Amino acid sequence: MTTTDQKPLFQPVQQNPKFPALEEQTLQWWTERGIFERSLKQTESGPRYSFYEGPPTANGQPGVHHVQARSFKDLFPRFKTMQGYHVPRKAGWDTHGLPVEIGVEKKLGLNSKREVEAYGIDRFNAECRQSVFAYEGEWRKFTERMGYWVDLDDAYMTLNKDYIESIWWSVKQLQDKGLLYKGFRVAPYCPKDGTTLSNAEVSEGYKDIQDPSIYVTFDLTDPRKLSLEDGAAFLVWTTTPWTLPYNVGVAIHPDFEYVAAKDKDGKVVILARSLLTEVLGKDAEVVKTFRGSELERVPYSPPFTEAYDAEGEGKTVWMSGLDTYVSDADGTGIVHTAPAFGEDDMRLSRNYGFPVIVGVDETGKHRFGPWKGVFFRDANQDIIRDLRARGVMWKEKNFVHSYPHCWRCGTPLMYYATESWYLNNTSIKARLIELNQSIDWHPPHIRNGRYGGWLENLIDWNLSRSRYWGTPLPIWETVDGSKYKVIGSYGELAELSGRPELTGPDFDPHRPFIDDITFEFEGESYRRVPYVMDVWYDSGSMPFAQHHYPFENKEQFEQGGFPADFIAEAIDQTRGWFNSLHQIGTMVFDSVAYKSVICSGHILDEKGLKMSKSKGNIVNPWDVFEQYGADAARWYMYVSAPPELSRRFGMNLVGEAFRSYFLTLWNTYSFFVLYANLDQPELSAAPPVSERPEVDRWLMAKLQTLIATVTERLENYDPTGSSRALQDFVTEDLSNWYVRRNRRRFYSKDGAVDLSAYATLHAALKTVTLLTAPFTPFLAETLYQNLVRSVDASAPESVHLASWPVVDAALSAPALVGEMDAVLRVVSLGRAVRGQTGLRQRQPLPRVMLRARSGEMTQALGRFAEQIKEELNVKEVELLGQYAELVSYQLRPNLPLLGKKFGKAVPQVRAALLAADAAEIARFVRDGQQFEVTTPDGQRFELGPDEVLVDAKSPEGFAAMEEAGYLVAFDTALTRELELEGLARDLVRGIQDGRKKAGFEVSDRISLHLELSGDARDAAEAWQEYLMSETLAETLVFGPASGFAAEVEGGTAYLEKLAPDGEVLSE
RNA sequence: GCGGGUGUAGCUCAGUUGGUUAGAGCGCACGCCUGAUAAGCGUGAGGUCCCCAGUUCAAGUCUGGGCAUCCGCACCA
Repeated sequence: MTTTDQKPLFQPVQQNPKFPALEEQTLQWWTERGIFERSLKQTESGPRYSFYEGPPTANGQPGVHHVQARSFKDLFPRFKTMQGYHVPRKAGWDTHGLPVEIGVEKKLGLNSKREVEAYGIDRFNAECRQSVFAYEGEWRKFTERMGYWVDLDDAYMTLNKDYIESIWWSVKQLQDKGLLYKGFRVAPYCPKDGTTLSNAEVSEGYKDIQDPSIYVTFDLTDPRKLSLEDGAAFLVWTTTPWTLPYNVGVAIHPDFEYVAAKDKDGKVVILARSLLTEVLGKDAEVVKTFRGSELERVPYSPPFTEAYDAEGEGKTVWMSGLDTYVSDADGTGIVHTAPAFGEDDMRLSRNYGFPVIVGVDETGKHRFGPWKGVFFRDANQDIIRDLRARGVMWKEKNFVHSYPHCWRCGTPLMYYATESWYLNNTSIKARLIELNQSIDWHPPHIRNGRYGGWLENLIDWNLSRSRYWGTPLPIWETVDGSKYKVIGSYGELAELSGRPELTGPDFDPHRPFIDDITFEFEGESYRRVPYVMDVWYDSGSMPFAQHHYPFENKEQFEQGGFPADFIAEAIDQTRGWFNSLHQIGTMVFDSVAYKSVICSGHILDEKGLKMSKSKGNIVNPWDVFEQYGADAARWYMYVSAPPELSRRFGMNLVGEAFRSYFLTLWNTYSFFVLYANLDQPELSAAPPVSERPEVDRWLMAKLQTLIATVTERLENYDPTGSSRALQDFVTEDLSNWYVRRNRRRFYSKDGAVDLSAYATLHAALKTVTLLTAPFTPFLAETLYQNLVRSVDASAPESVHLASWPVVDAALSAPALVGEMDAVLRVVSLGRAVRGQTGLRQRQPLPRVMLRARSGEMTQALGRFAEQIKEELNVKEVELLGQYAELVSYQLRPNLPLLGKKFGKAVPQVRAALLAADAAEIARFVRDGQQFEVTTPDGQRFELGPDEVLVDAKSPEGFAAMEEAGYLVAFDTALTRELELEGLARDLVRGIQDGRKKAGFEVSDRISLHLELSGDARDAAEAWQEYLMSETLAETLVFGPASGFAAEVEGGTAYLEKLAPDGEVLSE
C-alpha cells in the first residue's frame, strides 16, 4: 500500500458530481481562456471547412427544437476543427418580415395597413427594429449554455445596411442576367387587411366552408365548325360563381378525350368522356368525340359581358385554350377561366392573350354590374339567380370544402392578381435540378423526394411584398411604370440622386426614408417602387451578404467560403432556407450554395404528441440543462434516432441516455483515478502494447476499430451511428468487460503496480475523451483536464485544441478480437447455466467443459483459461473435442451454399439431411469428407463438409447449455473443501458489505472479530488468510467484540478501523 | 386530393448484398453478483416483423396493391 502523503497524480474525482455545475465551470474556463477563439486561430493556416449558420429570429424564445438543430450544427464543425480544418462560425439574425410586423401590430393595436400608415411607417419600423432583438439576451444565454460555438460578437444581421447593400448588388446581378421582371400574379390576399399573405400564413387558416357547386353552359358561337347543331355548349363547373362575370375563356386538357352528348332535355353539351357517366348518367347519347387538342380556340358566348365591355375592348376573349393543369377528377374537364382570380387562369390567359380583368377592387368589392360594391363572395347568390334567369344554369348544389381564411381576421381569402416583381427562376429550372443532384442530402430521399418534387413544380419567385419592415426592393421606376432601373449599391444611388450622404454612416436604407430618394435619368423622374423584399431572399443571401461581398471581404467569400461544406436545419426549411440558398446560389453564382445538408425531423413529447402551448406539453430546455446538463440533452439528440426521424423528447428520455453513457463513462473514469492516485503508476514506464497481456491488447485493438468507425461515420454525416458506436464501446467493452474483468489488477498488492493495466485503461479513456469531444464538449473537457493535462503539461490546453485520434494499424488484432468474443460468449453462457440450475456464483465448482464453434477457437479458449476460471469460479477448464462423447448432434443445412448449388432442390436436401444419422454425418464433416444423403423417397445428394453445419447439443444430466455452436458444461460434484470455500466467499462478501456500511475508506485496515457457528466457523478457519487479505484485516479473532456489527453467513462480524500504526481508533 | 417519410417486443430503436433459431436498451417478474458503478449479469413473460398478393429453393429484407400515422403541398375551376 502506498502512503497517503504523496501528491495525487490526478484530481480526486467526485463520485456523484452535479454535471450541470461542472458544465458551468467549464463554460467559464472556456471563456476565460478564449478556447473557441484559439481553436479558430490555431487552424488559420489549415484547409477551410465552410459552415453556414441559418439565422433565427430573436423575437421569440429559443426552444427544444433549437437544441436539436444546434446539436447537429455544432457537432461537425467541432469534429472538423479537431481534424485541423479552419471552421469560422459566424452567427446571424433574421430580422425582417411579416411575422415581425404582425407581432408589432398586435402590440400597438393596429388592425390594417391603413392604420399602420396613419401611425407612421418610421415609428412602426422603429418598433419592429426593437422587437426583433427582444429575446437576444435569452438567445445568447441559451447559445452559450448549450456550448454551441458560434461567434455572436461578429454576427450578421439582415437589417444592417451593409447586408442590404449586398442584397441590392445581387438583385442587380439578376437584372443583368435577365431574371427580373414585373408582372401580375395571383396570390392569396386578405381583402379586409389589404395584403397578400405568405404560404405559411395561408396554411394556418384552413377552415371548412360551404360553397355553391354549379354547372353552367356556355353556348358555342359557331357549333357547325365542330359539325354540331345549334345550341351545343361547353359544360363548365365552378365553385366560385362570383368570378363568372370576369370569365374570359375555358381551359381544356389537350390529351383528354371529350364528347358532345345529349342531356335529358336534348341539349348537346361538351365535357370530358371520363366524367360523362358521372355528370349525365349512363344513358347519355354521345353525338361526337374529340381529342382535347382539337378543341383549341373554339369561341363561345359568355354569361356576362359588362366587365369586358368596360376594360377588355379589342382583346381576344371567350374561347377555349389548352392547358395540362385541367383535371378530370371532378367537374366536367372544362374549366372556367378568370385570370385575376386564379394562378392557372392567369397563365392560360397570358398564353392566349386574354385580357386580365381585375373585377374586384383591393377591398374585395365588385366593380361592375348589378353587384357593384358587393363583397366578393357575397355576390354568389345574386349571380346564381341571374344565371338561372338566363337559362344557362344547368345544375346546382352546395358542398363543403376546406378553404383558406385569414388567420388574423377570419375573412375568407381571395386569390387575387396584383402587381409584383418576379424572379424568372423557372427559366433556369433545369440547372437548379442538375445542381440539386450534387447536393449530399441527409436523408438522401429529400433530393428527389420532397425537394426534388418541389423543384419540378417550380413557379417564378414573387420577390415583392407590399409591406413596411424589410429589405427595400432596389428598383426605381418612371411615373408611368414603363421604365425602371435596378440600383446595385449605395454609391450608385448617391451619384444618381446627387446625395453623397447616402454613402455615409448615418444612412438608413429602410422605409420610409428610402422612399423619399428620387432621381432624374435621361430626362425622366424615377421613384422607388413601394415594395420590400420577400424575407426569404434575405436569409438566402447570407453566403455573400454576411461578408458585405463584393464590397468587402472578397477573399473570405471566394477562398473556401462558398459554397458551404455543411449546413443543418429542421426539415421545414426544405422550401425555406434550403431552397432560398439554392435558388440564389444557382441564379447569382451558378453553383450549389452548400455541399452537404442534414435535415432534422420534428420534436414530439414523451408520448409522441406534438408539442404545443395549448397541450401544455412543451419541454423547457433549461429544465433539462439544469437536471442533466446540456451535454446530456445533445447526446440524446445524437443517440436516440437518426436526425431526420421525428424525435420524442422529455426529461425521462434524456435521463435514460444520461445514465447509460455519462454515468458509465464517469464511473470508469473515477475508478481509474481512485486507484491511480493510490498506486501512483509511472504511465510512461509501461511496457509497449505488444508486451502487455492479451486482454490489454484486445482493448487497444477494439479502440482502433472504434476510432475508425466513429471517424468514418462522422465523415458521412451520421451522428447516430457514430455516437452509438461510442456508447457501445464505453458500456460494453470498456466498462462491463475490461474494467470488471481486470479490477483486481488495479488493487496493487505488496507495492507491485500493474503498469500495463493502468496504461491501457488510461489510453482508452484518453481516446474516448477525444472522440466524445464533438458530441459532449463539456464532459470531454472535464475528463481531458484531469486525465491528460494533469500528467502532460505540454498537451494542448483544451480538448478542443487537441487533434482527432488516428488509427494505429499496428495495434489492431482481428484474430485476438475474435477469440475474446468467444471468451465473452462462453462466460456469458456459463453464467446463464449457473442462473438456470441454481449453482450460485460464489460456490466454486471443480470443472467446466468448453467447446467453441470450431476446433481452432476451442484451442484459443484454452489460452484464456485463467480468466474463464475466475469469471465462472471453477477450478479446472477442460476443452472438449468438436465431437466429444459428451454431446449429441444436430444438423443444419448451410443455406447460402446449398441454395447456389441445388436451387429448387433445397427442400429435398434439407429433408434428406434431417433424416440422416447426425453422428455419422458429423464424423464425415470432422474428417473433411464428401458424403451422400438420401431423401425418404430415394433421391440422393452428394454434399461437402462445408455444406452442413453441425451443432452439438448437450445431453440430459449435465449442468450445460449450448448456443450457436458454443457449449458450456459444469461438473457439479461438490467436495467439502469446495463447499467451505464457497462459504468463505460468502463471509468475505458479508464483511465487505459491513465495511461499506460502516463507512470505511477503501484502503482502511481493520481488526476483525467473527462470531460464527457450524460450517461457517470451519470455513473461516480454513480460509483465514484469504479472509484477512480480502478484507484488509490486520487481526482476526473468533468471538464477540465491540465495533461495527455486520450480519454474515452463519453469524456476526465485528469490524474496527485501525490507524496506520495498527492502533484501534476510538471514534 | 397529390407528393414524401415512417410502421420490427409495453416503450425507444438495431437488423448488412434475400440465407441457419429476428436482436439490444428501458420497463416488468424472478434470481445472481457487487469495495469503481445512479451500476452489472442471467432467466422469464412479451413478436400475425402493419395487411394482402407476387418474385424466389428461401422474404423483416425485393416488387405491386392496400391500411395506419406524421410531414409537405393544395382555392385544383
